[in-house]
Amino acid sequence: MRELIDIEAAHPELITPDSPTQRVGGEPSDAFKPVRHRTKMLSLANAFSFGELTAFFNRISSELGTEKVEMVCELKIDGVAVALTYEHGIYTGAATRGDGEVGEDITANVKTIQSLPLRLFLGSPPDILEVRGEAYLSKEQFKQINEEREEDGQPLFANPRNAAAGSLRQLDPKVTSRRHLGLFVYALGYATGIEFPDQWGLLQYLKTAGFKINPHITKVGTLKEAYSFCEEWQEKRHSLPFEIDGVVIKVNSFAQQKKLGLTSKAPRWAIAYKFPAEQKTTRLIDIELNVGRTGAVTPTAVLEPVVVAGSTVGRATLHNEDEIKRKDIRIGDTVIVQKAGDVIPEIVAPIVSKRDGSEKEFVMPHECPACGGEVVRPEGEAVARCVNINCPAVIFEHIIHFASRGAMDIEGLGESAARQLLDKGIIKDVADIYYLDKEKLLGIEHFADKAADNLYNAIKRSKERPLAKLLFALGIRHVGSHVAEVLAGNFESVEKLSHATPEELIEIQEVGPKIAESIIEFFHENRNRSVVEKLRQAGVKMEQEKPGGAGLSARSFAGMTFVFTGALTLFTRGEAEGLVKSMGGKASSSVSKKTDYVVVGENPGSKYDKAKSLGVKIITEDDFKRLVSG
DNA sequence: GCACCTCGAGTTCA
DNA sequence: CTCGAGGTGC
Repeated sequence: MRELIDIEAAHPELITPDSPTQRVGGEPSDAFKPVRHRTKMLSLANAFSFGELTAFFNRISSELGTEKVEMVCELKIDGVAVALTYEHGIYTGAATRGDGEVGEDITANVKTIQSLPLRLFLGSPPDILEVRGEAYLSKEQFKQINEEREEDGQPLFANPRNAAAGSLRQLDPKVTSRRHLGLFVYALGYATGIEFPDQWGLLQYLKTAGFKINPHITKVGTLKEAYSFCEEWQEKRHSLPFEIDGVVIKVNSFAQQKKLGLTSKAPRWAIAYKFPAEQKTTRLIDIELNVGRTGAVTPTAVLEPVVVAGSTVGRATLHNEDEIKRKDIRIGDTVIVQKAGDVIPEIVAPIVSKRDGSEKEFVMPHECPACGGEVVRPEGEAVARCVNINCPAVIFEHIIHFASRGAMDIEGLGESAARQLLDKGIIKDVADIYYLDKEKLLGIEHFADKAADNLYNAIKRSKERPLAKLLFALGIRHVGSHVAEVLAGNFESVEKLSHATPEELIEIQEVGPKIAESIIEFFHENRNRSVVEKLRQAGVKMEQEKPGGAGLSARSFAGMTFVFTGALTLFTRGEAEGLVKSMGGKASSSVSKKTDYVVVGENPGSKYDKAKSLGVKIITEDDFKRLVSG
């Protein structure tokens, strides 16, 4: 490997990027760097029954105004979604799905996949082509890898998908190469200068271009045919050399797809029919209670450990008291367990016939399991909560939330550190975090010189987090990350927000009476006010600078007109237009000279061209988001 | 008033 | 991923 790179460095002209000797190599330093997808990588809505499939079909046919909807059925390979980029027909990059917007760079590892074309068989390839597909391991390879791992005493992979994911996360592409991953492509992420009539046509094009597409695809014209395909493969799945977990059904015509549109999570023109999950039975030994940061008391089932879908399950959430009643789950029951989405364990139902009478019904206690305080379940609500504002469990969870990544992002302040700081009485609330010095930090177990330094610096850095993060971190009920962003877009400081009236708050898009009340109540509470004051004293930034100069003011779009075009991914169209209105601007549907900004989403239409010809400012959705949130 | 989306909050295991 | 709940549009 070293030598290969050295040769390349010495004689770059001798090596073309698609040379067969170049499967293993690349820039290790780029590995796993974040990569922004050109268009969001969505997931799919699921159907678990014929009924749900029917509901999907009814919805699309009513929205399209016809029962005649041609659909494409494809097997749903149980692997890892990847995005592949080709520039002028040459493979230049690959990324994982990540959160859909930003994935990780796995260019070097994907390059080792033998069936990946390094150069496309196209006369005039598009300047940029991004295709999406599934990297997977055959059942055979999976077995072999696990056998080797067993011999080496390494932990086994639970299933081919985990093994495939693990293989793509290798720092050394040579390891990935030895795993012999397969690859099927099935979708277009982005392409310059080409258009297709439908999914079927796209698949044929991808095949011609040199990609592997899964051979088991079919075009159908009715719901019944689609369902037959699902049933057929549910039966035959075991005869395939790779694992599948369902069938994907897509509306074939791209014109119809466009008409149906997207939600922020998934296209509305496709659905994944999922085969029934693997189920096991085990005994429910006990029901434990957890107290969350809002005081919510959540019952969790403690199970006799059992292997389900490749991993051992020992606990499963039961959500709330009603859920337990509805399913009639009792302590001591034999229960059926499965994994929702193959990840989160779930109790499906008890096996009533196995009862011997010793089972006990669950009763939500009136006393908090953590502090003994009162547990109250308000009329009409599902969740029971500990109402003691001094409950140590609530305070602990609150601190964890405050320091978490989406909030103040204090690296090093995890469960163990928080627990010790609280137990030793060094901190009592989140504001005390900012009064810690190195000496106090050294008192924490496992915190030597360096760790204490790191944490101290992380705390210092967190004082500069944007207003939205701080508002989220405060833990105001009903104010999650999203609402916090909205609030930060409407108020320039904590101070201003704390003086807002209910009327002012309800004016804001996406803030209704409940959220307004919760905010008012939060700032009414003395203890909260003093925490905020302590944070301010410590130097935590409580306001945000307005974007200055010629740019827009984050507070006001007064007199400005916005037009949205293309599919938005960060907001729904309604939200985006609502935000503009709530900030005093106008959202219009057609572009004119008077339009101030055209915000382009995915696959922008003619409005984009018009804006260009009129010289109207064109901004991306990200730019728009920054404008809105300051 | 209802249906539909989102969001919030809690959660599992490796 | 789940459920429950808040907000919005018809």
